[in-house]
Amino acid sequence: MKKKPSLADIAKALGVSKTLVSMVLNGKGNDNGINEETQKRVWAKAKELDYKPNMMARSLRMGRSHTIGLIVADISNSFYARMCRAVEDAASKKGYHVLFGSSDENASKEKGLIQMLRDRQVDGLIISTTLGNNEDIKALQEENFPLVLIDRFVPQEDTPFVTSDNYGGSTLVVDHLVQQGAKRIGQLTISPSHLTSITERTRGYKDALAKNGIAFDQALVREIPYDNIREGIRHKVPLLLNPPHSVDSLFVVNNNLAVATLECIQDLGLRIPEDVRVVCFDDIDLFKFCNPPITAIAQPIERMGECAVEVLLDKIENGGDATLADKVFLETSLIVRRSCGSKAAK
Amino acid sequence: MKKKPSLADIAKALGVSKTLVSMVLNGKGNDNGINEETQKRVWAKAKELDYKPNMMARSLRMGRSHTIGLIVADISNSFYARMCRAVEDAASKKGYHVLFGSSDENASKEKGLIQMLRDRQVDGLIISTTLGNNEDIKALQEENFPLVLIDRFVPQEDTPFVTSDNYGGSTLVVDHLVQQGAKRIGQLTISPSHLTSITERTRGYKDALAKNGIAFDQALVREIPYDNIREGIRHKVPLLLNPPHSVDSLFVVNNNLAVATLECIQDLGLRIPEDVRVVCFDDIDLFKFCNPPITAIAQPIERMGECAVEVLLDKIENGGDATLADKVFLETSLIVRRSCGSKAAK
DNA sequence: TGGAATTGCTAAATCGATTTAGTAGAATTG
DNA sequence: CAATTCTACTAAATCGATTTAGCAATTCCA
Repeated sequence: MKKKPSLADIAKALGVSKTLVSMVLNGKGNDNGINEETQKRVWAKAKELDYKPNMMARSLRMGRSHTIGLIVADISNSFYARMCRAVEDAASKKGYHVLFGSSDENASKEKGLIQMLRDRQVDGLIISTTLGNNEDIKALQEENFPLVLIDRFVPQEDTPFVTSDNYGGSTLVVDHLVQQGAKRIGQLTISPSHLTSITERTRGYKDALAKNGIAFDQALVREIPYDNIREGIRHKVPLLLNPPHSVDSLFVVNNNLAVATLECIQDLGLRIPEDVRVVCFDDIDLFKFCNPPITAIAQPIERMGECAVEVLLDKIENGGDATLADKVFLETSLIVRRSCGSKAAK
Repeated sequence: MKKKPSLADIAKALGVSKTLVSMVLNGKGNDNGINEETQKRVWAKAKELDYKPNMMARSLRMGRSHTIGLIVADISNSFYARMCRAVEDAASKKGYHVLFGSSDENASKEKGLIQMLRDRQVDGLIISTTLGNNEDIKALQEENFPLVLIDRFVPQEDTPFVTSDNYGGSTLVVDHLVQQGAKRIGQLTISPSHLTSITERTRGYKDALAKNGIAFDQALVREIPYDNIREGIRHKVPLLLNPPHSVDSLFVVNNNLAVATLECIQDLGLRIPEDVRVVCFDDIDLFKFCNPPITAIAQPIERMGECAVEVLLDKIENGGDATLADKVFLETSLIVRRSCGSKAAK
């Protein structure tokens, strides 16, 4: 593995200084009154040697890495995978790279990732945090380190964020279920449940129930642990479906939960929507081929990633003078299919 | 955003040299005969100032970044998303970070990513390449730059790779279809089709047909362009289903294609498996809830990511003395469900 | 013709670490 | 007691870029 050419190599080959070479290659040749002829020679030699600047050196000197860090809660979840892609697309359009990590909903892994990404001098961070009102987020905040939360925010802190309108989406769900004749609507939520993506969905559920004249019953809300979804569902779904609760509808707050719920309902030999209606917060391609197709809330993931990058870069590049709104809620939409009994659905 | 403490700050505060501080913090204090007492003072001060080494500086000096680059063909595809997670998991266990990018099956984007990741001094690359017998791969190879291809390899070059046994998986598919009574088996492949992940699936299909005494018919193989799957499927699936070809089974070579195919079959008002059997190469959670559940080949993605990391780190850390096998085929398995008509399936 | 301005370029400092080569002073040895 | 060895530590070079300060030679102007 031979050594890559450096500025010094070009300079030596041409008998000029590193300064000159650096200026020319950074397009500052004219500003600094470098002879056209010399500039051409520099470019030619750079091409000849296939010179590529060493980003480590550059970042070290400039104190900027043109890299942002992205910490998602679970990269193997299609929701976050799409988010990664959206963030990467948006960032690369602006000339930034993305260092990513997956916290797997684990607070200490997330802390570790924050630390590691900062060690690598990322210019800013986008995090779908699993931490609550955490000191680590607060610390970044106080240090004025560029940070944008995505998907979930920390209500206690004044931290920039970009998220779906989880509250609004949930009211759409409940309204639709009620329209389809639902009377007893259960909710399956996931822990860690202090996350706003979840609390807002629960809040929307409660408020919409009230609006529709249905009394909220805490017993109809069940929380499934993130790291043991299958078992949790297998245990708790029957509790909701059987007397005394006998729910006629299930509002499932995320896609992994939904997959397990479908499996469970199938195993119980029940039919959707005849025996129980099902809606999921999060749309997946395959929902439309399920038996029956599953009604879901679609989140504007691509827009979310894009928007988070915009807000973050605004902070990175303009510091205190950042102008973009940095608390963003994006609209969701209800995709009506047959799992709630709608006749109109395809 | 206040400046972070450097080695020099600790040294100055303690009235010792940077050298000493560096040695102590790298655990080489004893080797270099640094006084226990002094070592304690250094550690204490480092903690007090919350010192974190600057990785840029360290990498610049050491010529190693402890970061690997991962280029996947499409991060929004769950197959590659899981691969990302697997690679990140394995890498972080070994103390490496992952810089990732998505080439979106676009050769020039892939070249760009290779360039950019190298600019960032990654220690090695894992690529699910979209390039064929490409000069860029060859160049890396010749330079002896640590590189492992994943999912797809370049047969013309002697490049390390880790992939599923695509050939073997395809024979499982065809054998199963024939067992279920298939006589005319169509194949839906995807372009770019020169990739080994695809060519091997086609080769397996052909050989297995022959083994089962069925004549291969090129007209039953249709290639769908990656960037326009929906249209491609909508146009070509009817051609296979209608006379004169009238296939009774479809072997779909990847998950995105499968989703579109299901959609198309649904729109045509046909039933699976009565009107046409369907198998997909790649398993997705939701296949088991489809109507009917879809038979698929499951690939050992996690093992694949893990293995690629092992092989790559072996090369990075041991250079020419790397000992691990660096051409790896991993076994796949057929998950039998009802889309091929099996009675035994759940 | 002498001072100022312009043109074209360079030396050296800097970022923050690691690493090589070496030194002062105490302890040990012959 | 002089020579040697240890102990505990340091100065300076280095990685590869950017940036500041400034210099030499030419041209311009009065």
